Amino acid sequence: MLDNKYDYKSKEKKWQEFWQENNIYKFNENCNKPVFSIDTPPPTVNGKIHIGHIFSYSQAEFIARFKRMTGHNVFYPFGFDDNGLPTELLVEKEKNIKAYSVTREEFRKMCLETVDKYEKEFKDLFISMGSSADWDLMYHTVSDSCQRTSQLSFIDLYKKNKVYYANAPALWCTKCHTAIAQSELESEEKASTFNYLKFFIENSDDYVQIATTRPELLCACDCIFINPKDTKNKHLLGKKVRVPLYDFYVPVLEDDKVEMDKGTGVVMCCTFGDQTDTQWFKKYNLELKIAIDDYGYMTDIAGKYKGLKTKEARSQIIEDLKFQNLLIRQDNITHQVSVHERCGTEMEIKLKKQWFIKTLENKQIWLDLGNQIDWHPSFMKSRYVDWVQNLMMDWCISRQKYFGVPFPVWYCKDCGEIIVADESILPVNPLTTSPNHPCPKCGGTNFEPEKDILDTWATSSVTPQINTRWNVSNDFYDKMMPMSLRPNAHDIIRTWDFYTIVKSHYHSKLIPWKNVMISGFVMASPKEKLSKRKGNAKLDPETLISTYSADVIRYWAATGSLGRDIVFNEEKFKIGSRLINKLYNASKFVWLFIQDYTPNKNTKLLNIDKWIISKFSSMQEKYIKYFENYEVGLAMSELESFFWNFCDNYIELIKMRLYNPDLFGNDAKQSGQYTIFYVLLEMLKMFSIYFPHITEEIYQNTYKKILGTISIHKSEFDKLPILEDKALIALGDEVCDIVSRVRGYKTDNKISLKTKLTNIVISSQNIDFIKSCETDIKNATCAEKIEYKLADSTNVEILGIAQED
RNA sequence: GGGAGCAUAGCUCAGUUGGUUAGAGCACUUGCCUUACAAGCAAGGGGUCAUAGGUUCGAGUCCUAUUGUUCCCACCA
Repeated sequence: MLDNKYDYKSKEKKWQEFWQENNIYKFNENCNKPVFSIDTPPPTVNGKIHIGHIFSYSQAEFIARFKRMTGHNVFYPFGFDDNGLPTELLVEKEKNIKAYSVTREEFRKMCLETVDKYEKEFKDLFISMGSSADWDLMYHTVSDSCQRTSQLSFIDLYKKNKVYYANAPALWCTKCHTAIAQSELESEEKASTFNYLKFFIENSDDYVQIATTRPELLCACDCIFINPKDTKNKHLLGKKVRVPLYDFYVPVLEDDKVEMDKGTGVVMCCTFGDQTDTQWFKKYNLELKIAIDDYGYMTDIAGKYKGLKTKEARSQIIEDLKFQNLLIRQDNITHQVSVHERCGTEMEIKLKKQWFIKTLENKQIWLDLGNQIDWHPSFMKSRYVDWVQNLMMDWCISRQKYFGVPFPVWYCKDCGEIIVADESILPVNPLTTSPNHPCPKCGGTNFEPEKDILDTWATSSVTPQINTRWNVSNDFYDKMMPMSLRPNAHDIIRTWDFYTIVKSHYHSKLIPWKNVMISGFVMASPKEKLSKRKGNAKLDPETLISTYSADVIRYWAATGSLGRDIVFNEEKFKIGSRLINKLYNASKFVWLFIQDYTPNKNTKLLNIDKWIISKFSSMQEKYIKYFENYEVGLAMSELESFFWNFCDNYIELIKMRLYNPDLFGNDAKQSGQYTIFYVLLEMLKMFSIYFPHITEEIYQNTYKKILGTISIHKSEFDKLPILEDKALIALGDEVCDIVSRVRGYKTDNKISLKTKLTNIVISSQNIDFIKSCETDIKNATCAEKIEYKLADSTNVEILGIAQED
């Protein structure tokens, strides 16, 4: 029997342990049910799990449970992304050190300790949320097996000529001192000044005005450009101009990339101020002049400004320009600046040897592959399409960092040949291991190891390959690819989704998954993201779980529409708590009447019982349809409103029949018993997706002894015998309307609902059906006598009220 | 500058391919301890569906424009 009150604090933990011990969610490799596989996002180990993670992961978890309940063999692994820059930054902060201040090995040890600690916390948290992931399938990206897969992926691309090593302009973060990829940039609005400078024309007292926000790059100026259509400045072509302060001369060239209405219509080209500069650098074979070093300080060519930070140099240069009367005017502006997403530092461009994966040459393929995947919601595909269309650079995967997957690469010291490791020795760290053969080109045996590590996305982009055992068990890989579903939030479409599509195509010419499910963000207020920096992320999951229970948090995670951001609102937790409480009480009530009941499928049903079953079937159909479109929230609200109707109308109508079979007959009782038995059972299964704990508690103490299945989470949805019947639904709804009118009469007249009515008259078009429910109507309204009138519209007249005692 | 989402009751949101009088929950008002549940039940008030046109017998729903708002991308001369 069920306890009088549900104590979530003890019960949730109890059932979590029960599921683990009994392998309730374990993937069964030898099962002929259709497989549904989920490429779960491995959370980045860079801090605590916040409520936004819980929101997003819960939505995917609902899908896993739904698929199990609808006959699928669910493959639901979980992983952690614990290598690369984000983890390094966490460790540096937590240990209060800099990675370069200790040896690589020491640092690596600290990283491993830290990620171990965090991963344990992460896993416990997801378990305490009732996650149904199969923890036997857990992976973490810094493990040997993941490193092997990641290095194999690199080698496969190398052999297929999809990755190249080149001295090419790459985005550079001076704070993290590493190359980064385009996808790691963020825009930030910054205040700046537009400085109008005098560039004197050679052998002339005349000058040309050039506006720039970055005067500190004057020393790296190669030339100035005008637009070929610019008649006003045409006369400058072929001449040279003097760079202010530095007094060297640069040529005037023309290029149609110059926008005549921007600034003065004349632009200086430096190596490198922006992306356009890199294009001109290549196109006109300009000289490389490096003004800023790897750490963001001015170099030798900056002359007296050498050693200053770029911003300090800028303000001093502006002062000097003013002093020398070379500054015409300054306009204050705000503009969007690209910064590194991890640290907010303004991006620079550096020319260095780096490894790149080819993405630009296959834009059309990426778009075609995007079209082969179903995006939920569909409009989120446009984020992917926009990203692919706007790609400017190949994917730079070299990181000048310490903790991550090493490149399986050496360079021959004698001839410079690139040596890629044999697959047999993977995973390999080239810093500690040498190639197992001499240089194939010159036979040399002296090697320079590649010190850089791979971009963390280079590894996380092979999670489908990790999950489906690519090059470990190729049978399994062939069977499981493409995976069924990739769930993630919209911020990583351009990274995780895009890169994974690129890799799967290059490796196997496959899309990685058939569906992508995109969840929204949790906002602190309509305009404010939850963020640790702003201190509004104090709603930590552990506190919420102990205050409200995991089931209630899951309820909250199910509110809202797929893909849309939601504003954190504690009201939802209260509503969820009420719903769960009601579900428990309703189950207790139902089981007052079915504990000694043996289900009999041949029970003859009364009309009102048929009505609620039909209404149930109609709701179930919508619920399933919503789930098939990944609309977990809309599915729940269908179920939720049906459930309240079931409690407040149906149970109220029939409860007297159940209490008093001596008055209303055993058949009437059995019809009710049959109905509540099956409708509650199916509702519990449907609720179990959102509330795995309380539904298990109810199931274990009630249905289990009859049905036998070890856990409610091992059951599947069943259809009830009466499918949706719109006419029947309308008739039953009319009965509810009649009862509601009588209740309204009592409320208006301020009398108790249990006050007896001596006589009421019901007008309706459907007298026959209503008469067939007379017993239930009398019980719900406390009417002693009912008269009927055939009429076009429904109405109830109250003719007599019994005197109260 | 390009793209996407959103705009429905005080608040949070439903509203399927156009089809009677636009729904729910919260909040609010009133009443009720009813043999599951007062963490409950019942009833009620509250909306020119952002604005302006258009298509249609009929528009919250479709089309066009506008406004507001959020997000993504580009813009760093």
